[in-house]
Amino acid sequence: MRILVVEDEANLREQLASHLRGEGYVVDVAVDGEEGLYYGSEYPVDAAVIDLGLPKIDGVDLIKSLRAAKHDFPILVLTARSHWQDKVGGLDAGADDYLTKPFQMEELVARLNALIRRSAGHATPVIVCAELSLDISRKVATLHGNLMELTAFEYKVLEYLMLNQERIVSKTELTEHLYEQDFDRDSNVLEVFVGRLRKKIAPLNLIKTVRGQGYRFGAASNDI
Amino acid sequence: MRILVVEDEANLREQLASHLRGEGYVVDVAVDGEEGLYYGSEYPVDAAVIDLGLPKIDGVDLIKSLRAAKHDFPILVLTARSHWQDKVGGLDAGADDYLTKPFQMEELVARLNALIRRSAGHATPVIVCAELSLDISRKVATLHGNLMELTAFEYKVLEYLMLNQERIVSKTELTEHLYEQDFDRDSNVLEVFVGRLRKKIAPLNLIKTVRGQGYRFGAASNDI
DNA sequence: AAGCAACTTCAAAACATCTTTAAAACAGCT
DNA sequence: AGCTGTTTTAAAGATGTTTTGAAGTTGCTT
Repeated sequence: MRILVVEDEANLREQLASHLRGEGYVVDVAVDGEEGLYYGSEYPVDAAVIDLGLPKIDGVDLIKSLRAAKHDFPILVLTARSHWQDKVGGLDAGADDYLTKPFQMEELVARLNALIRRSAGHATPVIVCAELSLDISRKVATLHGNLMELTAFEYKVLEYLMLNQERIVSKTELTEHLYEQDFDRDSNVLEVFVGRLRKKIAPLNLIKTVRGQGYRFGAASNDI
Repeated sequence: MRILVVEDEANLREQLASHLRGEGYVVDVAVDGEEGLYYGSEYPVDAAVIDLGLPKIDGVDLIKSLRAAKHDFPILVLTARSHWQDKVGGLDAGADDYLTKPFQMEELVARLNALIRRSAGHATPVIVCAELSLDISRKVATLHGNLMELTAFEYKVLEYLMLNQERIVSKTELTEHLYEQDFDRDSNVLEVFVGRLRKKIAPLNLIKTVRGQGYRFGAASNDI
């Protein structure tokens, strides 16, 4: 999953980026509102963390611009405790959740997770499809009730497919959301991972390939 | 374990901090309620000791703010004997225990210990897992009924893992709770300690490593 | 059947974790 | 304070796992 972090203070920015990367996210970092607007428009981010006190373009204006440009990824705003009233402006501008500084990283990660999940249209943290279920908050999958042994990347691919089930997801889309942007575009890693996932969830045939377009996850027997 | 001490009187504050450090705790010190709220939100503290008579933000208000911000670590309040009625306000605000000044440091340590243990979900001071048991109040571990020879740090790591058994504990979490905050983030000390612990409790395989995530203590055979 | 897209397999590269060692820091003693 | 034994830490190399690149195979589609 791809997260945009917009934070002017270098210290917190680095902390956010490194912690989120540690959690397995792909992270784009912007130091001000202008850069934030650029990245938010250019890359397919899944969620954004935006500090409200920003130079050049204010956090609230950044959010308004992003929403005006029809970017509807979830936004979590950060506010200083002394300016807690700002959160209202942020939420009014189109943010989805807020956190007052200081905060703990686990809290931020938990909220981001929930935002991403809900924006994909899932109310609960457990997605079930046939005998396979995925617990987004715990980052584990169970098959027939038994925990699956998935590597970090296998999990990420499965999560993306299940969050977007019944929809065709192209290989390009997968790479954009799961890899940093300098990824070799004609690698076949994803095919390898899809192959491994299929083997692990066999005999269930939940990952269908739509030739020339991508993959579609789901139990539906006939094509869409 | 990480303790937050909020006390305005310099003398008592220093005494508390140095005594708790001597007991092996990591200690954050705040001189008033404002600082207390900041540290309580910023750092993953395991328990707090809060004096009720504080400048800026009153002790009771500090507790209310912490609880309002969903911080649920146990809180022990200190009250002057002449104001012993204050304890009611503290407990009502969300504190878990109280001590009237003056008090014995041993008493404070014993109560803190009990609070931390109970907040981790253990009603009794002895945690048993297979042939290994840990006596939190006496700070000793026994293996097959024999006392284990653990160094101070080996004990701390084992205690943290056992208090949080069956849950994945990341190396970051361990360092945050067992070291002062300026700890070198890419040191491998914890791996060394885990290795030593494993050797000492062999052949029991109670400390499992979850690649990319951390360690999980417990007897469960299959993953959580 | 040719051409292309996707699949499979395998081994190399990258990475995380573990082990070992020795130096540094510390605690207890005189 | 200085010595001594212990504990903690840093560093480097070994091990094991995951991810990636590459080559060959399969199988759809025209």
